[in-house]
Amino acid sequence: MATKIKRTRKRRALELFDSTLDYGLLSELTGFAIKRANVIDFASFGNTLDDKTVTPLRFSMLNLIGCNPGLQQVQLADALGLSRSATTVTIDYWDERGCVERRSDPADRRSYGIYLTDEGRTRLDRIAGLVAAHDKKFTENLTRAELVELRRLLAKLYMR
Amino acid sequence: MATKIKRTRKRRALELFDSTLDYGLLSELTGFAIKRANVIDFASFGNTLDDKTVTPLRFSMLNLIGCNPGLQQVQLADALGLSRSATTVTIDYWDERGCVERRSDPADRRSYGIYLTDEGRTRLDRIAGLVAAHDKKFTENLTRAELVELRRLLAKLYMR
DNA sequence: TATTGTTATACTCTATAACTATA
DNA sequence: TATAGTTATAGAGTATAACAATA
Repeated sequence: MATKIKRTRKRRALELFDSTLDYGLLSELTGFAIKRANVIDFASFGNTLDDKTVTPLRFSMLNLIGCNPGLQQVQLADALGLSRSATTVTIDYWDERGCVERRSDPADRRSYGIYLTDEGRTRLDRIAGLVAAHDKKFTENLTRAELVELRRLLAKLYMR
Repeated sequence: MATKIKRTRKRRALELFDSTLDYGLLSELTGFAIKRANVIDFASFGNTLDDKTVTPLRFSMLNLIGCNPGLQQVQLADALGLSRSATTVTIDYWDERGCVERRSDPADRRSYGIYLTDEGRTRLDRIAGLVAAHDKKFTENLTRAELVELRRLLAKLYMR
């Protein structure tokens, strides 16, 4: 009997460009090649964690809070390139799960300092281990030297 | 007087990592570096076109239809890594604007062949020119050799 | 007046599931 | 039974605008 292959998101991502179609301009765009790498990375990110609601963005936020305790929400927004409202909902996500807390700042009562709770620290440490392993797997086809070169070239794209 | 700088999406994207914050694990992740490049690319994509509703995904779809007239929706879905439902709504977008048409396939009345209209061809040609220029600008900091190398390294990430 | 944060609202992207028509 | 396409629904990501509290 023919095996039924489930068309998961990851499978779809990997099959991109596997066909015999003409991609025209798309195949020449570096932006599209980067997007494609990003799609593959994010698709397998989900399989790394048991809780599918922990997305790359949410992880990034928790990680940043863990590394820089006490930042204001505007600072977190700037650091991740988010609007204030997007930042609010992302922090809400972790707040609702008891992983971060908003402490009022007595010196400026408009703002809060954002801190990890003990629960948040435990969660972050666990997730970070899985994410690091995921990224290692993602880049396993590249040698150490190639990886360094890739990072250098990507960095040149940001320079303005 | 101090100039008020509007915090556009593109500006936010470019400022990522400009701060003195500790990004911890994030700064070591190749996946994050790729995401960042992708964010910058997409943020400026919007500024390239006057019609902000023409997104990278929608452009990709129109381009693919233009290069491969008569494909079924399932084939377009596979080619872009989309679910059938996501494909439907993306084609709907162009259909509503008179740029593509669904022609019933007499040989298999469940499916359609998707084709560009004259209007779609005109639009595609115009947009493609802008997108090509956008990608050239995006990669302007890299030499020709560096660009080739970047594409080679990205391709290694997809290999499985 | 300007800034911090929240809420309301909206649009894009994307999926799964249920459904219709057809194979 | 399986496949092509649509529709309903939902969650994630993201923005702008309006608002309250505070500076």
